Amino acid sequence: MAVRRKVSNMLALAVLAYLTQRPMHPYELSRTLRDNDDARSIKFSHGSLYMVVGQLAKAGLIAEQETSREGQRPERTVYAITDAGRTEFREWLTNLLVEPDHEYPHFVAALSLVAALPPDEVVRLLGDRLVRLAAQQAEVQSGIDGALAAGLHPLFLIEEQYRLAMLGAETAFVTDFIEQITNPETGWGPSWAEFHRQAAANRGPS
Amino acid sequence: MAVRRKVSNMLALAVLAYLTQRPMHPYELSRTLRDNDDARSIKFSHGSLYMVVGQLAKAGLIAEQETSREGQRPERTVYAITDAGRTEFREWLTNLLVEPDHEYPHFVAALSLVAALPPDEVVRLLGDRLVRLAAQQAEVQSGIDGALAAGLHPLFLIEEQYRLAMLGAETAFVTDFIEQITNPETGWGPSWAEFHRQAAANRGPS
DNA sequence: GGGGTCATGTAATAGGTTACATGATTCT
DNA sequence: AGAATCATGTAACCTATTACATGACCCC
Repeated sequence: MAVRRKVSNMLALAVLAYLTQRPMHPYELSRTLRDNDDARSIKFSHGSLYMVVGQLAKAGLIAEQETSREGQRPERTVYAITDAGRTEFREWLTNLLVEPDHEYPHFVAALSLVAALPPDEVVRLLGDRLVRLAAQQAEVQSGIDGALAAGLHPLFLIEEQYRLAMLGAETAFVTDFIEQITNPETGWGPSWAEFHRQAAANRGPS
Repeated sequence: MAVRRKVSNMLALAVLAYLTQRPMHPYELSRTLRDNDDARSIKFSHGSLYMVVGQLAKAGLIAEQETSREGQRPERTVYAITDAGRTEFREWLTNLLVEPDHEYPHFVAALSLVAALPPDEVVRLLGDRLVRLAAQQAEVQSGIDGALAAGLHPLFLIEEQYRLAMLGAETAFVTDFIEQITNPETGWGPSWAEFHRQAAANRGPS
């Protein structure tokens, strides 16, 4: 069921979305993306945009419409979405909304190897993380508040709400994890520390 | 503060972790990774492992220790972690635990463009997502239960607990979002649908 | 003794990021 | 008039995924 798309970069999805509204040239896309702060949700750089536009054109999802020249500026190539592109866009977006896909956040990787550090240090580090999580939440929240105050419809901030929800959940998880380690009755701290000493000993004394 | 690492692929972190225990050759690493089900947390394929090992070696974080031959099998190159590697490993893992980094999940990208679909369809799709989220939660939970029953210490399942927490939070978020759209008093449905018709009209009738 | 899968890699290709280039405006 | 920034892209370089190779063991 996990369809293999000709162009899989999320930036391509955004490009299709904007070209659905009207034809644009790459720089205009770049500008629009920046203005809408899309970089918060979709990783992109100036360079990757041209790459993606090239890929989309090759795949027939967008087509070169005209090259115009304005003043002494370099030529600009305007692209329009094709019917195939429209179809691909709807199907792709639909699919992303329906299917939760397995991803690989850095924190998950770190957690899977966390036993390599001694428990007291981990507790300290996680405490530090809690502080930063709180800071991020505050920042996202204030971004939301600002945009709402400026009159933006909350629908266009839904991805920030999602972020906020995830930050909250992670905060709860980390708090919980710390408790698991440090609980005086049932905490993993002691056995973990023991296991850790063993491993260090196996590697030979430093 | 976001340090630029010589090798940034998470797979390299896992390699360093395992080589901290003892020297191994690439295939053995590959096998160990598979046995520990690390692929659930760290994306990797046979090919990328060799690449990463090459990068680590070039960066001086691991070093070729010997090449041995056993029976008629091809030669195997055994790698050992270096002091620089040990330092890098601790520092890197530490940093990952402390700093929540801004990532780009696919669902966030989809949410940021969701206004391009009509609200009733979005409600349908999100309902579908809820079903799949529940299925994934059940699957993760049963994996955890199985491993615990087999005697694994819960510390080594912490990343699965995290996943579970995130799936739960996403479920809550999606449920909430559906409610935001469909609430008969305050729902965004009508205004969204209206806005959507406008946009479609602007593109000209199909 | 022939067909899978294990073991062990290398090479070709595609995908993405960074650096480079260059004329046009705009600001001081 | 020189400095900064906008506008517009190309090219070089890394990274990562896929495909290709090939001998050994294991099962029927």
